[in-house]
Parts: sequence; structure tokens; C-alpha cells
Amino acid sequence: MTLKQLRYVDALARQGHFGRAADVSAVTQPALSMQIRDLEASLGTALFERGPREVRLTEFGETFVDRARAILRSVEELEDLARAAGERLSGRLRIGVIPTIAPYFLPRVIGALSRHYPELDLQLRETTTAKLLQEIADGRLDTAIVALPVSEPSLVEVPLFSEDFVLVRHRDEAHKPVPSREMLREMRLLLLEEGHCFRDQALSFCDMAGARPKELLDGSSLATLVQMVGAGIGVTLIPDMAVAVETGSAPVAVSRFAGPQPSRTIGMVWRRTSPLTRQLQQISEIVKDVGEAALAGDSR
Amino acid sequence: MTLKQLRYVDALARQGHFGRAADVSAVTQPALSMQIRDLEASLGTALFERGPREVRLTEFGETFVDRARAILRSVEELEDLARAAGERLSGRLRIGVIPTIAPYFLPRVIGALSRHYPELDLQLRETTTAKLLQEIADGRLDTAIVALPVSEPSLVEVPLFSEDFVLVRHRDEAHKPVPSREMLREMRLLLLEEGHCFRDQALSFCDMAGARPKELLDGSSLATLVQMVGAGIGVTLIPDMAVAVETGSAPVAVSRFAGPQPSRTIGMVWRRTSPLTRQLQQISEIVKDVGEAALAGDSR
DNA sequence: TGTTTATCATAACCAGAACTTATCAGGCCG
DNA sequence: CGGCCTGATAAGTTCTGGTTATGATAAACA
Repeated sequence: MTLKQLRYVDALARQGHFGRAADVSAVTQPALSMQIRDLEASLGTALFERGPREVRLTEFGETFVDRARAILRSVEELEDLARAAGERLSGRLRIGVIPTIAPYFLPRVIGALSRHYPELDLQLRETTTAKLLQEIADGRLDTAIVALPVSEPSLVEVPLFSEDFVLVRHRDEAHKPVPSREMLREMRLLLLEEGHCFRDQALSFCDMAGARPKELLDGSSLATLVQMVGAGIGVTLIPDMAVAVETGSAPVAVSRFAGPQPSRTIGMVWRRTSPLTRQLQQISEIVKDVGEAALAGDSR
Repeated sequence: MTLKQLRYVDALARQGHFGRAADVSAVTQPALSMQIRDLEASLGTALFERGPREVRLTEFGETFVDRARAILRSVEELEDLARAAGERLSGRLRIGVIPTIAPYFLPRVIGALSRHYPELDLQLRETTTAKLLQEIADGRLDTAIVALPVSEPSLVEVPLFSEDFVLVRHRDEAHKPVPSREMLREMRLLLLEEGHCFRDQALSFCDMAGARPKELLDGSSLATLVQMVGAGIGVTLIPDMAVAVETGSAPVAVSRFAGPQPSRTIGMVWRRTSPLTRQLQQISEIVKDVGEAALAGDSR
């Protein structure tokens, strides 16, 4: 049994005439006749009664076409559904974001994306890069916003923007000169706990990668770090984007480094094999715009 | 979109592996690959994500296979239904019967048929031959039990049995000799109204076909005729099969004619083009047996 | 009643779809 | 880095489904 046969049966049942049914089916009469014959043979039952002046459904034919039409409807519906799904980005999209970006960036991203793609069902997840990458590989995430590079050949990575790191000190120290990288090593540096890429990036800036100097304290979020700085416990680095949100509620001062700014590149990654590639590309453009706007001080 | 493609999608979704999916579908891997590719192309959407180590459904693919499987189930169900319908006689069967047979014969026929074909949904209709034939032609009846011949080339007619006509007189006249055909013409003969074939058959026996002799009175049923005879109004003819039922409740006597018995052949007819031909053939055998048993005096 | 017309079935042929075998390409793994 | 697994691609073959032409039969008509 084929869908074509069902369509022919439908047409023939409507028309009650092989010739006309063939016409509306855009085939010739023998083609339709043979398909009907084959179908009836394969079913072992007659669906139509061929009278010389009319073609009539058999008793069973009646119930057959009813069901056949229901099937054809479902098929059509499924095709429509597919077309709609293909046209533009819609449905579920699972995005992962690292914690040192999420709270400062996600609100804007969500806003922009749902403005562009109202039918998009955004699902966010915030965790460390390693876990995000694993979840992408497992197919539990569609894409992630992380610091580049991830150097994973199975993933595509597109850069979005670069953000600098800034120094956060207690407000009382704001008049002192900005310490150099070397000086930082001698100060009590507050960092995120292990696993956060930003920790490694900060350490690498201080040339202390790998080693764990004793004057160092772990915090579980940038907010914690800033609050600790405000309490006079030490200094810390935070990414540019976090400044506006985190430094308002504590007696701290923010300073840029002299000379080469420490920075990191934020980008989007997804499976090279993802069928959403085209849509993800579009999305990355939007996210990029949002990111650049945010960095340009557009701190709505 | 074809059912074949849906089946392949189903298999691939289950197996997560082109090779295995092709195996269970009893085709080679390229065949399946191409069908999937074509389907995805025609939909404009990817259903599967081809990873190097695994084949995974896309977001949309998930909902697609769900619906696809529902469609495949309906199709299978429809095929089963057809097979069941073809196997043995079941479903609606519309039988027409002439009034001079129906009350005496139908109860037995119904009993026998529903014993043989429990799944049969019998629908009976009782009216004159002309109307029955029209309804058969219109497809509103599947078959009819009438007096042969009907001489309609578009219909098949199979003889079932012959039944004699008997004379019904008032009980007081039972001692008189059985009148001849000629004598009948001189008596007050009670007959069914126009349109009943039995009227014509009776008249023809008396060689009075067409003509309307004055000594003649119409009744609308054999029961009426017999009651009229019992009231002494005249005599009548009734078919053999009606004797047991009709002559018990009136002071009448039944006599067979001498010499050539007047009789008629009862048979079944149906459209030559009917797809039920085979089943109707079977049914005619059963009806024939019932009829012969009834005539043999088996008057249960 | 013979002829024409309408209608579905059949025959012969043809194109394209779909399958097969063989081969390639890329990722993974020892 | 070579072998293996897996899916894609290519080339060739089979067969399905389609076409045109024709046949058969019954209804319509003159």
C-alpha cells in the first residue's frame, strides 16, 4: 500500500469515474486504473464496484476511504509541520553559557533573540566550559557561549567579541597606582574556584598558570569575589562586562591595567555536524551585535 | 513523502545507525541513505544529525518520527482491516425480499445466515420486485430474493427452489372437487393488488394475465386474502410456503390442484458487477438449503 | 437493430525511481 | 600513521509507474 494509491482511491471515490479521477490526479486513466487494481489485489478485497455507467464504493470501500483520507490528512499535516520548522528558527534551542558571562550577558541575549525569533523556545544552562562541551557532544545542548579557543575539532567556534579584564580593589586603594602584572603576584588575589575558565585566564595573565600561590582565595562567583574585595580581603580581576552589575553594591574601585590589556575572546561553539548550523550562524550574528553593544558602554 | 521513507525514518530512528537500519529494512545502506536524504531535501529540514560515531534525531526529527509512526500504525491497521474484510463475509449485507416470501421464509433465512456468519449485519427490506430491482441497480441493496426470471441482463440470477401454489377455499367447500384452471376463472378470485408478482403469476396460471376479470378482489397481503376467504368472500391462491402460517387462523381448506401444479421459481439476484459475488454465491447455497428444508415440510 | 459513444481494461513501450555493487572520504582507534 | 568503521557517492541494473494505443462491453441513439 502506498500513499499514491490512497490518493487515487480518494480521487476515484470523489469522482466516481476513472477518467475524471485520473484527470484530477494529473495522470492518465490507465495509470490510475492499474494502481487501483494493484491495491485491491494486495488487499484481497474490492474497494470499488465497476458498473458500466458508474463506479461505486463497496461497503468496505466506504470505511476504507474514510481511513485513507485520515491518513492523507496526517501526512499533509506532517509535511506542513516540516515546512514550518524549516522556514525559520523555531522550536527548542538549548544554549549553554559559562558563569562569568551568563548573568551579565544573557538578559540582553534572551531579549534580542526572542525579539528576532518569537517562536523560539530558549532553554539556558549555565555551567563550566568543560561540562558545556560535554553536553554539546552528547547532544544535550545545541550551542554554547564560552571563551575561545576550545580547540575541539568536532566543534565549530565563531568568535563574538573580546572583553578586557579589569582590576577590582577596595575603594580606599583607588588612589594607589594600578599594579603591574608582577605586582599582582605579590598581592592577595581572589579567584574563582577550579574549573572556571576565567580563573585560568586570570592566572595566565599573572603568569602564574598552574601553580597555586599561597596568597590566593577561591570564590564561587564573581559577585562573591567583589564582595570579598569590598570587605578588604584582597583584590580580584573581573571581565569588563561584569563591572556594571557587580561593582555598584560594594566599596570597590575599578581600574584598567596599563599597557597590554588582559582580555579573552568570547565565542559560540556547536557541533560541526549540527543541522542547525545555518540558524546558529544567524544567531551568532545577533549575539555578536548584542555583545558589541554591551561593551560599547550601552548599559541599558 | 512516501510511506517507504517514513518506514526508513522509523528504522533509522530506532537503530541510530544507517547500516543496521538498512538491514532491518531489508535494503542496502545506500538505498536507505538516499531515501532519507531525499526526504530531508523535500521537507527542507534535517531529521537526523550525522555524527561520526552516531546518528541522532534532531529536535524536529523527534516530533517527526512520532507522527510518522502514528501514520504507519494507521496504515497497518487499515491493511489488517482489509484483510479481515476479505477473508469471510462480514459487515453490512442488505437483502431485499418480496412480500409473498418474506414473512414465511425470512425468519429461517436470518437464523441460518447469522449462524453461519456471526459477523454479518443483516439489513432486510420487503417490497415489490420492481422496487427491489431498482434498489439493487442503485446500489441500495446487495441482493434480493424474488421470483424468477427477472430478465435483467445486468443482474445475475440463481434459482433457489420452486414452490407450488395451492388453492384456499372456505372450509365448507372442502368437500367439493378441486376446481380446474378454467373453473377458477368463473369463481370470485381474491388476489393481491397490482405490483405484486404473485398476482401476475396467479393470473397467468388462470390464463387471465393482463385482463382484469370482474369477479376479482384485491388484498394487500396474503394474510388478508386468507381471512377474506375465511369470511366466505371467495377463493384465493397462495404459495406453498405460506400455508403453514396463514391457514391456521381461519376456517379455510387448502387443496392442491390436479395435474400440472402451478408453481414459481424463487431465486436470488444481484448485480453482475457486485464484488460480493463469491460471498453471495455462498449465501445462495445456504438460502437454498433453508428453502428446500422448509418445503420438505420441515415446518419448525 | 445496427451504430455510435462512453468507459474501463489491457498491451506495449518508455522514463525515471529505487535498488545494488563498488568505491570514496572522514573520523576514530590501536 | 595505518586499519577500521561508517556514511556518502558513483555507476549500473531492475522494476515500478507512467504513457499512448487499442480492445471489450454496455449504454445511447438513429
